[in-house]
Parts: sequence; structure tokens; C-alpha cells
Amino acid sequence: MARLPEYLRALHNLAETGHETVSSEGLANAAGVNSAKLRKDLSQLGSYGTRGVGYDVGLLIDQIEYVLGLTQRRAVVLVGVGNLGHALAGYDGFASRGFRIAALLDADQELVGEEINGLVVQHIDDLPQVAAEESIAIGVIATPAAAAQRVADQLVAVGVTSILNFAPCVLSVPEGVDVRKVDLAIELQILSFHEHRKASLTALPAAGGSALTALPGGLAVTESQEAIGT
Amino acid sequence: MARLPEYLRALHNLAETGHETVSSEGLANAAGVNSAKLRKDLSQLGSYGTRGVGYDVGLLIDQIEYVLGLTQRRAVVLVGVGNLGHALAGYDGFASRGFRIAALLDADQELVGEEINGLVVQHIDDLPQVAAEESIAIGVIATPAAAAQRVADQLVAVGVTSILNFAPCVLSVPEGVDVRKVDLAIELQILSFHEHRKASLTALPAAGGSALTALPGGLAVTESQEAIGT
DNA sequence: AGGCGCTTGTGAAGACGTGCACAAATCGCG
DNA sequence: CGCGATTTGTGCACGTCTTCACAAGCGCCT
Ligand SMILES: NC(=O)c1ccc[n+]([C@@H]2O[C@H](COP(=O)([O-])OP(=O)(O)OC[C@H]3O[C@@H](n4cnc5c(N)ncnc54)[C@H](O)[C@@H]3O)[C@@H](O)[C@H]2O)c1
Ligand SMILES: NC(=O)c1ccc[n+]([C@@H]2O[C@H](COP(=O)([O-])OP(=O)(O)OC[C@H]3O[C@@H](n4cnc5c(N)ncnc54)[C@H](O)[C@@H]3O)[C@@H](O)[C@H]2O)c1
Repeated sequence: MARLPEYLRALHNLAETGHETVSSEGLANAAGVNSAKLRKDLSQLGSYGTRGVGYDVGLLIDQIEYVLGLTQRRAVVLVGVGNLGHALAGYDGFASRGFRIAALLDADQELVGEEINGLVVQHIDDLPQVAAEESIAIGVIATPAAAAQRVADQLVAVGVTSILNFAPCVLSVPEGVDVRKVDLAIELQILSFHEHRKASLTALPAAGGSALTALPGGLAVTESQEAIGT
Repeated sequence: MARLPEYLRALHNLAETGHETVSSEGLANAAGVNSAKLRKDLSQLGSYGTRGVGYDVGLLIDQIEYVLGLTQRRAVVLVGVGNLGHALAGYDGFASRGFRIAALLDADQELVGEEINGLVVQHIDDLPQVAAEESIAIGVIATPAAAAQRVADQLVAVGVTSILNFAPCVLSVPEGVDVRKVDLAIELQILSFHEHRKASLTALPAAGGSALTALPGGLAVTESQEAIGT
């Protein structure tokens, strides 16, 4: 389930603040989900909560980390050390959440050799050597969209089976390779859509305006955590 | 629908390459979705495709941009001009996709006054003045998680009703305020989960291993665009 | 030892999203 | 003018996700 990482983060917070057990309601609150949903998710893991008490925080962390495959620190290669790539390379969230940047790659010879956060940028053509030295599980693409497909092909060619793509384009990959996309513009446009919807609703509370303004109510947008109480 | 921005991007690509009309199948391919799903989405907009021909690219772009509320160029404030904030401030994807950065804000006095991409960083306490000058629709939070809730409160206080949050934490906001979250670590962990699952499957093709390894098959992860053919 | 309050785990119902398959509609061509 | 090729729009069925509600279980307090 895609919610497991969110639970994990909430659990780590709880562990740091000294909690040894959590109720499903407490954890659900911290993760911003329904408590029944959380219990159902956790029961899928075969997890052991104790009725009347709750879940053991430490045990649950271990369980979720195991299921997510975080018991081994996975190696990540970052391709494209530009504007965004720099920020990602300097991000400590990689290391603290179970990942390790194995290499920084770029096609720009000007960048090759530059050191960022203790890592030296290598040329993209060195990817095969990098992959030969250690098993790369995940590739992160932070190149312009025009180069993304080519980079993806190169990653797949050296055995990468999971790709996180920041370029605004769809990638074609063979079966068995997972791709997840993060697109800032899409997020903003979804928010803009909600803005537009809210504006229309407040402007015309009762009757509908133009044919287009009066959308057949309630277009759903998944993954939005709208209005989590105060 | 959350897929509209994806269609829009694909349509812009098509328009640039000279296409005047698209079939649902062609557009669906470019956007990485099922053609029936696309047609159903588009029919929700009350859109006019012509049977036997397809959709008019220009008209469809206008329609989707209208529905997404992109006819007006919305003002965005970016709070937290650190590692990630710098990258976002220098990103041209804002302007090219219908948004305009109205202000860069940070709490660090060292950063205040710095110019990035033609914009001068202001202090977070100047937020009320910024909001007074023009209507801010969207706030982007790129501060550490510890500060995110406070920043969100400040944004809400000046009338921001949509927030894009890059900090790894859940935000509490009043009803009517939309929050979307982008968390790099969560994306990586979902990929890691798939890696783990794939590894288990290939290692034990037939019988299940430990109780935990043999998950009750097929945990679903939404939004993943797995295996889009070659 | 027994009862009471609290919490988990889950059955069932409903909402929702997805994809197939096909009828209706439009265009181009003979 | 009519026919066939093509493509949209959608009814329908299916699977999934979500949520409520409640019985079963556990620990604590008396
Ligand atoms: N900057 C942001 O805040 C931001 C936000 C969201 C999405 N994005 C997307 O992320 C991508 C990168 O953005 P950016 O601002 O860092 O762009 P950028 O131009 O600053 O950096 C791109 C880097 O990729 C390298 N590159 C180009 N082709 C390559 C190849 N074939 N192999 C390896 N490296 C190659 C370039 O040398 C450059 O260093 C873009 O697709 C952009 O749309 C950026
Ligand atoms: N760097 C990345 O690649 C990356 C990727 C994903 C998520 N994130 C998340 O984005 C956030 C920012 O990351 P970063 O690497 O840029 O961190 P950073 O420490 O480099 O930058 C944080 C900035 O926020 C400012 N700030 C702190 N408190 C503030 C407040 N109350 N009001 C206004 N500004 C304030 C700081 O002065 C600093 O400039 C973090 O939550 C991080 O987890 C970062």
C-alpha cells in the first residue's frame, strides 16, 4: 500500500517523542487517514496490535520497514545534476529514510568532476561501470524532458528496475520496471483547478452559470488530503 | 480529475508538432492512459469531439485550461528558499505552465535580499504585505518539517486556500483549504516496496517463504504507471 | 477473580474507478 | 447520394477502496 511510508514517518515521529504504543486512532490522526482504514492496512501486514492497548511502535516500525524492503539500504543513482538535481543531491532525506546515493551522473562535461555533498559527479557514459560495481535498484531522473526517455533506456539497460522521474513526460519502459512520476506543474494545476472550483461555488452558490462552469458536480482528485480538521 | 493536467501537457506537445486533431487513442497513448478512460474524462467536460475524426487539439487545450482555471495566471508564493527552494525558484516550469511566482519568502535574514531569477527574497513576516498587494491563490512550502505547520497557518491567515507542501509532515488546515503533498522519500519507499516484492517473487516463484514475505498478494499502489509497453 | 472500559480486527454495504464492447454519428469517397 | 471506415460517447459489469459498526479480546482496577 502507498500509505505505508506515511505511517512509517508518523511512527518515527512518535518513537522520537517517547511513545511506546499507539492506538490506531492516534496513528491515523498523525498520518492523516481514517482509523478503520489504518487498521485494515495494518492487518494486511499480519501485524500484531493488542486489543485494549494499541500497537507497539518499535515493532510496527520494524514490520513496515521490512515490508517496504528498507532493511537493506538501497543504492540510488541520480541522473541530471542541474537545478533540481543539485537540490536532490544535497538532500539529507535520502540517507535518513533508508537510501544511499551511489552516484551522480550528468551529460554536461562542465559538471563532471564537481563535488556535491561528498560525491563527485560522473559522466552518464560511466553508468555501466557504476552499475557493475554495485547493484543499483533505483534511478532518479532529473534531466530535461527531452532527455528523459533516453536516460530511462540507459538505466533499464544496466538493470535498474525502478525509476523516479521528475521530468514532465511519460516514459516507456519494459514490463517489470516501475516508474513513478513527480511533476510540480501537475500538482499546481490540480490546486488551480480546486481554486477555480471554489471560486465558482462561492460566486454562484445556488444556480449554475455557464455550461462549462457548472461541471457535473464533484470531480474527484485522488491523493488530496483536503481539510484535515483544525 | 487529476489526469487533466497530464492530458494538457500531451496536447501541448501535439500542438507543437503540428497536429490539429487527435484521436482518443492517440492522446491516450501520449498521456499513458486507457483510451476509454480518456474519452470518459473528456466527456465529463462536455467536450466536443467529432466522431470519425477525433478532438480538435486547440479547442481541447482551451477547454482544459479553462476547467483548470488557467485562464488567469495565478500568483504563487514560495516559502523556504533553501536547498529545494532555490531549485524551485529557478524553475521555468512555473511560468510556462500558467503560474507566476509572486514572492520568495524565508525566515533566514541571511537570505533576505538575495536575488534569484529576478526576484528578491523577502522576510516571511512581510507575507501580509505581499498578500495585500495582490491576491495569492497558492502557497508552496519548502521549509523543514518543523516549520511547515506554522508557515501553513501564516499562509491561511492571509487568505491562501491552496498549499503545495514539500515538507514531510501532515498539515492541519481549516476546511476549504486544499493541501497537496510531495514527499520524495515516500516515492522512493514505494519503489523500494516494489523492488522488495519483485525480489521475493523471483526468488520464490512457487511456494511462499516466511509469513511476512508471502504477503496476501497484490497490494495495490495507486498512481504508479507500471509497464507502459515498449 | 470478576467486571469494565478501551482497542483491535473484520464483515458488510456502499461509493468509486476502470475497462470492455457496442451503438450512434461523422467524414470521405466513389 | 449512399456506403463503409473510423471514432466518439456511454451502458454495464466487475473489481477495488472506503467507511461504518460491532463483536471479540486484552488489561487494569477493585
Ligand atoms: N527545478 C525544479 O524545481 C524542477 C521542478 C520540477 C520538475 N523539474 C524538472 O526536472 C528536470 C530538471 O530540471 P532542472 O531545473 O534541474 O533543469 P536543468 O537544465 O537545470 O538540469 C538538467 C541537467 O540534466 C543534464 N542532462 C541533460 N541531458 C542529459 C542526459 N542525456 N544525460 C544526463 N544528464 C543530462 C544537463 O546537463 C543538466 O545538468 C526538468 O525536466 C524539469 O522540468 C524541475
Ligand atoms: N532538498 C531536497 O531535494 C528535498 C527533496 C524533498 C523534500 N525536501 C523537503 O523540503 C524541505 C526543505 O528542504 P531543503 O533541503 O530546502 O532544506 P533547507 O534547510 O536547505 O531549507 C529550508 C529553508 O527554510 C527556511 N525556513 C525555516 N523556517 C522557516 C520559517 N518558519 N519560515 C520561512 N522559512 C523558513 C530556512 O531559512 C531555509 O532557508 C524539507 O522539509 C525537506 O524535507 C527537500
